[in-house]
Amino acid sequence: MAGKKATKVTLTPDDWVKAGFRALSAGGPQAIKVEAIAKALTVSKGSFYWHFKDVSALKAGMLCHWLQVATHDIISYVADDELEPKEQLRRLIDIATSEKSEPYGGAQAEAAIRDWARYDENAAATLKIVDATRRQFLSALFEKSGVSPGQCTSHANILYAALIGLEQLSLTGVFERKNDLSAL
Amino acid sequence: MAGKKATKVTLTPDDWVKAGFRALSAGGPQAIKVEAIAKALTVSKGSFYWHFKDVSALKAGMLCHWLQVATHDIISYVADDELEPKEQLRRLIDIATSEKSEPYGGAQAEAAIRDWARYDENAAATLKIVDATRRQFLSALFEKSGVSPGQCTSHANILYAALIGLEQLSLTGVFERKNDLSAL
DNA sequence: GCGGATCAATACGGTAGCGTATGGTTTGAT
DNA sequence: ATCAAACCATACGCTACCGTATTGATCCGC
Repeated sequence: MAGKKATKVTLTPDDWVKAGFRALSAGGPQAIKVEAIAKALTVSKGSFYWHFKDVSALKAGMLCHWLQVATHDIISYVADDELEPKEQLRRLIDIATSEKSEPYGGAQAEAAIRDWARYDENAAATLKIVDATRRQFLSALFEKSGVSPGQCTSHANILYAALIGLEQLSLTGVFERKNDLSAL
Repeated sequence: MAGKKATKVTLTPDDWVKAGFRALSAGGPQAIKVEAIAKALTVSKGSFYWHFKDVSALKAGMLCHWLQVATHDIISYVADDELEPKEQLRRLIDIATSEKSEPYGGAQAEAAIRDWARYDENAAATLKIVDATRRQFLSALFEKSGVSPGQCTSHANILYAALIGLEQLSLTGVFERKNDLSAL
């Protein structure tokens, strides 16, 4: 009868990181507030300051974690050498234009981090790495698809930009992200 | 010798709106703070509360103003009936991919408002109108360019998304926005 | 030059959020 | 059972920001 791990009794730093992402997605960077997140975890801030030195530490942890899931994890999922490059591209677009749910993922979190990066050096540095990695990956994929080397970067940039733009626009509920991107 | 209008002696609500946009561009939505803006204008907050009821009023004024410049003004500049539709498109892309400087304009402000809209109902409503207007305009331009009616919306969406994505990416200094968008 | 209206400075109370301090409760090893 | 470490609650001081209240300065009609 005992559930997998009924109502956890004690928290880990990772729990706080996840909760931090939920707050970030819902309320943006300025919603990363100790007391608010503590309340969401139904504990007090006393708990937080046991696991972290301060909010900066939590933010650093969040960025570190996101750096992983936003590059390595996603790419390793798509980069299946068994698949044709073109098929990999399609798969990537599918993922990017679908609501990749909790945690960390989702257009909400992505966009919020992009916000964050505009006013925070550390977030900016992390995002820069992520963007660069993903564009490189895209470019390589285009190259493997037979696009002439001189145009791979440009193609990758445009596609990536379009994906980001769609991500942004999808948040205001303007339209669904099922648009035909095969033109690229 | 007297300069055009040396060191203005008294402030107008519009001055506060402009200053608000500078703050918004530099520090994001959460940087719209009375005391900070007042300091930037080298006055005290006492001045602010003379011209505005509260910060909400300033924000409303900012959104109202932005609604104008972000739709009407820009479109009326591009929509020159003397020009070929394709030339209008090119002109629009030029504008969108160049640093349209102060005030209100600039990728900074645009992106900041996009942030803002994610956590504020009023900003979201304004942005929705702006996005819709611009996409309609784009779609119409495609139609006049000879694109088949069924594809105009899709084309407009993709181009608009790409422009927004480039806008976002240009902020992190990843690459310049001089990419060739003629593929669309 | 007087007096009201316009505009701004200063001082105040209130709230929210951070980080600390201190004490309480649970857990596990012996 | 006991003790120490791990974990959390509560209370506190501090700062930043909001909005108000009060007073001070400046301009203009007459």
